[in-house]
Amino acid sequence: MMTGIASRLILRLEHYTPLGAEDKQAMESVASGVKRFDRGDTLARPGESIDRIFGIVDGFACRYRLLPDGRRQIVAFMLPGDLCDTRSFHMPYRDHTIGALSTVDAVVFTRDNIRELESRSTLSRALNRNSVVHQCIAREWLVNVGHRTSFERLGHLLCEIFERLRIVGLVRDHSCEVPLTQNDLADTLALSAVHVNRTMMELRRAGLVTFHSQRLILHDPEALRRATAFDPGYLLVEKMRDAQAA
Amino acid sequence: MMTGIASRLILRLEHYTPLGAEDKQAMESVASGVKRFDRGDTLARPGESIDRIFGIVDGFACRYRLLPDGRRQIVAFMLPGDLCDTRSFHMPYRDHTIGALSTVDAVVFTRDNIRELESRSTLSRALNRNSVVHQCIAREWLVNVGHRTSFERLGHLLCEIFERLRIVGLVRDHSCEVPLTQNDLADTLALSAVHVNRTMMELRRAGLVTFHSQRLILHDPEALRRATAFDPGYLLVEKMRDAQAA
DNA sequence: CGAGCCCTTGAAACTCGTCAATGATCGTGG
DNA sequence: CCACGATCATTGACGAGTTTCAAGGGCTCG
Repeated sequence: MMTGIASRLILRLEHYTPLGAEDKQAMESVASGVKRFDRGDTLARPGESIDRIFGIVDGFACRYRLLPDGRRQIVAFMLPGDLCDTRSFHMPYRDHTIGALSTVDAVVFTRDNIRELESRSTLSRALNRNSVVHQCIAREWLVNVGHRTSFERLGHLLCEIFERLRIVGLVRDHSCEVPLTQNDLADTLALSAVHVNRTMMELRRAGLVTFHSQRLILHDPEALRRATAFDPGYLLVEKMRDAQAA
Repeated sequence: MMTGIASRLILRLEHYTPLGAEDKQAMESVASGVKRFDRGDTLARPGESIDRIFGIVDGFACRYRLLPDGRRQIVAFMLPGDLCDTRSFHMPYRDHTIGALSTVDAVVFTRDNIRELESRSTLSRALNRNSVVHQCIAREWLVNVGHRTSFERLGHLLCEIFERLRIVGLVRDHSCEVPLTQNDLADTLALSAVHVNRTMMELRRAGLVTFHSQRLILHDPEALRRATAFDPGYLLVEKMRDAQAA
């Protein structure tokens, strides 16, 4: 059942629209090879032209921008099952870096690969919705960094990660593997690593979160959601099924 | 020359790819009616299904999210010449509000309108690039809010507004009309209105910016760019022309 | 002329960043 | 097998940047 290389990507796309057997077949046949990267490796550099995009099979990657003073802002996570926005091909050059935050297994799609997939109307719809979800997440992150307290900010992000992993079957017993350092979280949330640490302990003391040796446990997901104003709606997991539309 | 309703939208799209006379004709014929909104009016509400998108002919609008405590985060500006991301049609429902920040004249495009325009390959490319630019801007905003000082943050945003207005011919003599209050800027930059005020005075005292009664003047745009680390690259104004690609 | 919105300014409180130092864990090579 | 260095988590003290509260002034519009 979960055998093919692209199975996790397929699992994800199926949350957006039901896929037929031929669609899945097309995904598998296009996703022929998996590339492995180590933590710290760069998958794509700014300035490069964009001739391929990635599907994350396993591990955590991210998009980030480096500032002149050396600090970095992570602008998006790429989690298992995530597929890059296919519209990236319309960028004349890349404006950010894609880096591996852990060991990462990624499938590479060329422009032609995607064209082929998009020729199937169902897959095309799924890919478009995938792009839209990434956009919604980006908006949510701006709200998060801009207007929430550090407590809400961190909790909210952990909820999001948890939910995104849950969708692709990587959560068991309120727990999942999250290979992020507190430094990574700091660069994401625009906080200092020290403050992420303190905030993490607040979450722990509140009995909401345990995060130790890459294992994230949400002891009471519902309570954490309430405490951090997390509404999973923006991940568009459920709503999609009802929606008609082209 | 600048007579048609859609001329400003066309001007903008031409920065992404050269348009033929027929393309422009198609834009004009589709953009038949202009709707006027007053400051404070809502153009679109969260929760609504998305059956139309807007092109801004005149005035400032924005996308924003309201938080439970009543604060708002503006997540995008819609300036004269701006066209909504056409991919919005793939969202099952809207996750944010679109509001008018000044008197706004907007053209409404239906799903069919856009399909018609996208049937022309050149226009389709221009619209895709338009979407990509909005994405780049969103990333830049996250960096701005996350990792820059208030001085850089405000200056950077003013640079962006200035540049975006320049592209559509609304800048003369280092000056343009910007109908934003300091409150609007605060909600955009995730600062308090008080601090925007103080920061604005810093910019003024530095001889870089004058902003009074909706008139923005950049006395030395180049110096302001240097001071605020503004690199207009992400607006993709120049690079687009060279790029081939589908 | 008053109401309302916007800009401005000051003072006090607080969140968060920086600096610095200590442990804990882990992989590696001697 | 242990020592070492590297990376990561943790903690305390202090200071800088920002928010909040409060109040006053200018402007426009009815």
